[in-house]
Amino acid sequence: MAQTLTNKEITPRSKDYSQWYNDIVLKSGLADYSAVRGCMIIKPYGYTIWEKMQHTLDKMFKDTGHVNAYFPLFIPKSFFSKEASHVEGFAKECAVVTHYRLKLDETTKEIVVDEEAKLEEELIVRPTSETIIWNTYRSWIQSYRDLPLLINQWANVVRWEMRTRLFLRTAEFLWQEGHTAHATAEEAIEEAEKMLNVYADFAENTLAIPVIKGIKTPNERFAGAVETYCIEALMQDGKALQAGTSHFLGQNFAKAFDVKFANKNGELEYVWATSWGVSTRLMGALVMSHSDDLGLVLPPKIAPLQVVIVPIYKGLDEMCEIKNAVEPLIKGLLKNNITVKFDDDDKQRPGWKFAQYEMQGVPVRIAVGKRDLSNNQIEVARRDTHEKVYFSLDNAVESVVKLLDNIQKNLFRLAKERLDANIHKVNSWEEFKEVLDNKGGFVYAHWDGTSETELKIKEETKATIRCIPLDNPKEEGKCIYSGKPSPQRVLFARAY
RNA sequence: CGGGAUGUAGCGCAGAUGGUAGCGCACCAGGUUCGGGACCUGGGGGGCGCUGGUUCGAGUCCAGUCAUCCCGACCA
Repeated sequence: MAQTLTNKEITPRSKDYSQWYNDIVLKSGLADYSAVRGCMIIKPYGYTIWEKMQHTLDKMFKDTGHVNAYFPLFIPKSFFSKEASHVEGFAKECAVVTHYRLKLDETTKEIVVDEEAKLEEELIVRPTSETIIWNTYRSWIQSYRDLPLLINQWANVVRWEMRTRLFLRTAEFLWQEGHTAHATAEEAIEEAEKMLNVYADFAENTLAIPVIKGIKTPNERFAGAVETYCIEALMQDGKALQAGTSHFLGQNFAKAFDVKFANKNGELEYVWATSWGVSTRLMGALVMSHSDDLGLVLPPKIAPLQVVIVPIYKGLDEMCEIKNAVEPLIKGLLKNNITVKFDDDDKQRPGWKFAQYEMQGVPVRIAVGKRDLSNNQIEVARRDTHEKVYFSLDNAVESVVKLLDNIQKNLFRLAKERLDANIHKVNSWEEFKEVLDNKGGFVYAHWDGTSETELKIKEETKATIRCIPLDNPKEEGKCIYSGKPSPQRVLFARAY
């Protein structure tokens, strides 16, 4: 896709982080603002990355026994309100359909809502699908033989947020939501934890984003869940980002929608549930984790284009000569399932192309000119470190394959080091505030376990408890805020 | 919903004291170029978010309105 980028300067991260983020998203061609408030247009380049995420995740879901299905966009208001804490959690951000027809106003000649076409019952545009899915599951589940029911849905959802940000919080976003039903609590919990691990695996090994696995405090729990598991990532500005969640829903939705099954003894029991999801927010996490002041930086495993070859030539003859020389390299890379492009566009000059591909985050750029041919070499520039090296043409395929693997690992390593370096253990309230203001990142501190304390800390510092890490060691201590006894430290941070 | 800012060409912007729109990039044509965002020459394109005022005359002044962005409040 030919896409011309203009005004390519990116605001430096150090100057204005928000602006830097917006610049990367807009100028690398990932997304754009739309005419609709809080919604965004995902452009072809960005969508390709999302598709790669989808394909990888979808395979992981299928490998763990799940299948895909699709449920309606509209949810009757009555369904929505059946689970009390669920409706309470989402009520403030719902788009509601009230009418089904427009008409021409004869006096003003304007199209207006036809008041006569008012719906008997309003429809909620799904902010999440638990209710409509559990209403359906009632008729799908009768016996323990119908369980477990392991279904995933790829869909869009709408949450009418007050303030939006490209990818991180948009009014409409794309996601997948898994909804499973189980015969026992243990099995459901196991499922929730399994899917959390799938997410963590995906984030770390495909997106090269290190995450912390943990559980949410009751305060931060999903509306309607008994336990919320999450993966938390750290962005380059020191703010945390929730990258995925997996919920153990207990029997809350089964009870609300009367979903029972007959166990082996013929007794009726309520079903146990989970739900889990990741969204296009991961796109934002990807941008914020790796990119630099030259533009997007993509891990090879998710990059739509992994290798680009830019010929440097005078005249058609030279171009053909170069093309012939790199032909084996291209074929070899394709054989290794690496996406490669030979950019023979003679309307742009090499320097322009270099800048363009850097902006788009292409992991490896190869330049080949007459000088290289006479040395039987290629010039290879890696996007992550900006280093340039020369590879012999003879074993260029292996070298590039190895380099791509190297870049993937390096991006993860850098992000992991940044994460590890930004988990600050603190023992006093003063230190807590000082670290938040000057260093950012996660603050690992004692908390007395009460919602009151959690909320007060949030009020005073804007920091929330991101999670209680899954493998958190028990450690006696005193809450940094209240001074009351605390059995363990938890992770605080300011978050997106 | 508060605070700040901005709406002028596809994009980014300039247009003091009001006089009938301009610059850079992009685009089109031709030529020279091609190892880090090329250069020269010649072109095409907008009536200034919207609605009313004031005025002989309004991107420019006044009033209203809409939209967007940033910072808050809100938010798996």
